[in-house]
Amino acid sequence: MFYMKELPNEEDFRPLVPEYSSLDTSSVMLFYLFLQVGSDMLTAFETYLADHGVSQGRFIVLLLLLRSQVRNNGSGLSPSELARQAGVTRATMTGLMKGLQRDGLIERFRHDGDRRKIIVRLTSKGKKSLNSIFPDYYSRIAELMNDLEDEEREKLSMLLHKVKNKMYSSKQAPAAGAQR
Amino acid sequence: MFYMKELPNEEDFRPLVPEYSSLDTSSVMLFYLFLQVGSDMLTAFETYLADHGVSQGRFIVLLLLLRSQVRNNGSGLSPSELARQAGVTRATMTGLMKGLQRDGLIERFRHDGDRRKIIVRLTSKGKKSLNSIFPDYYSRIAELMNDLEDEEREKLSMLLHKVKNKMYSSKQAPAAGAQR
DNA sequence: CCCATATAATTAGGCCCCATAGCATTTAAT
DNA sequence: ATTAAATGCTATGGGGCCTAATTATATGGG
Repeated sequence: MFYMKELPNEEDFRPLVPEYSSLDTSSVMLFYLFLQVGSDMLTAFETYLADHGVSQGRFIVLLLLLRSQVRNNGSGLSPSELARQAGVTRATMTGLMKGLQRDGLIERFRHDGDRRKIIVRLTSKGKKSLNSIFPDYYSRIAELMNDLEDEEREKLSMLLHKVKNKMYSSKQAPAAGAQR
Repeated sequence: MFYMKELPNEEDFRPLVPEYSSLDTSSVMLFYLFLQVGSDMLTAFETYLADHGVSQGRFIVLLLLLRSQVRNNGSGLSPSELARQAGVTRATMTGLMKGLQRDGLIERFRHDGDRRKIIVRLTSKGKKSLNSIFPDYYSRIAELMNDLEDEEREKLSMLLHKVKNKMYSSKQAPAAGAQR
């Protein structure tokens, strides 16, 4: 998380400006605001998910499995593939799956063709879990964005993409999370 | 973090739309995009900070101490106050300070008036550490926002505030991180 | 003046997420 | 056949957080 409840204001930066030539106050304030809103959003949804017995990490895995099911008619995914799509290492994925399997939300099967592989699938309990989460989850998200007009949503999306592209192309500040 | 390398597209949601009346595809896609960009930004800066020997959490503490120094002429802050400003529990703050003190970046003194209290201050090593981080840190942030015109920055800031306000006022999805 | 209550800081114990390194198994490539 | 690559797993460790309990210290009402 980011956390810093009171964001710094322009005055806080003023004494630093003469000292650091690279300091662009408006950039930094925007950056902090961005991170704060993102963190708070994430924390809020993490709290919500925790009430339903899943962590963010686990929720992502469930989402990925559901998506694969919808896309490929329930063929399931391998742990490697899940790790790749989630942007974590295979070892981390093993840990996540361990918990999910213990709680009965996923199942693991041997792959027929390639015996190194495992096939992971949602159990019916896993699907039920998602089903119990979704309605309220989606409704909260819709509520959150409710004050934005269609035009504003497009603008926001465009601006986010602009920052995103900058991040991925920059050699200065490579996004580690995006390059794994 | 958020991670989900490939964001879902409109097609992924299509089969869910008839099932969940609360699902507003454009909201959810915007939400995910937001979290993805925020997470990647955070991860990138976390990586950068780690190269300088501090974690996000520690960096925030150092920033708060520096700010207090600039604002109040070096009077320092108590752990409670730091915890409040950082949005974590006092116990968590104790842990953060433990590491920071071990590495010589902060000092702890007894408060004269109230002997329950501790006063935390940056050491000169702590200041030096920040000084070594800042130039490149600020320059990366400036670089990141470089593609945004002044007008776009204002727009983005406005939109972020809009979402932020919605979050804090909503009873549906309270931002736990913002209410500690 | 004393006690109940509140506040401050810390410790202990625990969970989750995540990473690296190393290993066994299996498959693929030359 | 031998080497290289991929897959999944375990072990180990760190960071960040939390709750609950503990120890000081302060404060206000009776």
